[in-house]
Amino acid sequence: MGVKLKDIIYASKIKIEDLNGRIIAIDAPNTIYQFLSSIRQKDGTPLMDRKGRITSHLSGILYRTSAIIEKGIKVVYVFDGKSPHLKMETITKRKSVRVEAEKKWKEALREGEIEEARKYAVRSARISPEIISTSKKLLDLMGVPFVEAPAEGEAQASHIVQKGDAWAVASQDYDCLLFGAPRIIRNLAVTGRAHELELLELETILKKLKITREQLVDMALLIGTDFNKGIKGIGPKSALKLIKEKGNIYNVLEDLGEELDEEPETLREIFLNPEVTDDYKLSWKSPDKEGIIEFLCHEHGFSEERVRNAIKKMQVEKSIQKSLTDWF
DNA sequence: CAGCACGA
DNA sequence: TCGTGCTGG
Repeated sequence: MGVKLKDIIYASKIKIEDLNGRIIAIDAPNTIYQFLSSIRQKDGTPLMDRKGRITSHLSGILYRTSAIIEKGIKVVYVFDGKSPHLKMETITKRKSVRVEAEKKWKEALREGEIEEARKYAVRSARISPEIISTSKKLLDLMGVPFVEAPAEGEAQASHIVQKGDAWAVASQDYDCLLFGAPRIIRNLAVTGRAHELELLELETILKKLKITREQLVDMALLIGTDFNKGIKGIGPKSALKLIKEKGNIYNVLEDLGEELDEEPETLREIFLNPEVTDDYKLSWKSPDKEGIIEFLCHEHGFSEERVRNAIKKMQVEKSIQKSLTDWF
């Protein structure tokens, strides 16, 4: 879920065309999770192949990525490595929420309550190792690079943008701001039916709030993150007020007579000095057309016509260049 | 979520 | 040509 900063964060609306020619680092777990939650039937059943293996993520990755590429945008997917120990509590909690949701989903299905069923199905979505490995396999076949983070994917994606190897991170979460990503794109989609694309710029946000990145991290720790609980009753607005008044989290905690469940300095380090790597290279290849057909259509039962159309979109850049060359 | 067919 | 609603796997 990430830190709840929505209420105080300034975002500007952009168009997908504004990203033409740019490189976007996609927060892979975040995006795959959304595909798994939303690409479902009305009763919440995910897309599955003949053998009952989930394919929602493959559908999402193929169609969205090809549509993005068609817009002249280059993408790199960034996956998680090991989770920091302090995240264990969050992970355990999420698991129990999923298990509970799955029970209620099955229950609603038995009762024939379709809408209720879907609601719980969405909450039961889980990224299994198979989902990760099949996602990576598809990206390889598509010629789209991916980076495996040593730890948090969001930290690595933010690092890639900070280095200038990508223009922005695409994620729904605000955590990348804490990790120092200069730009975040929210709602990255091509046929934006529900939400418009949002651009979050770290510098602009800090200027507007009149705080430093360190203070933003301190605010997040008061509100609560994936790595700590935060102080009960403190949301984004009071966190901002308190940090601006007192300057840093130590003064705020002293003033309130409260403590965090971990040393603030340990928690700060997770965001301000995260474990990342420079050991990656980004190269885009042309899609392995027959490989994709074999994998998606023969192995997982996708429609060959639809898949071929998607592959065509990925080759559009070349065909435009080619036709221009032919013309001149 | 995105593709696609269909109707305004 | 665009919006809407069903289907995909």
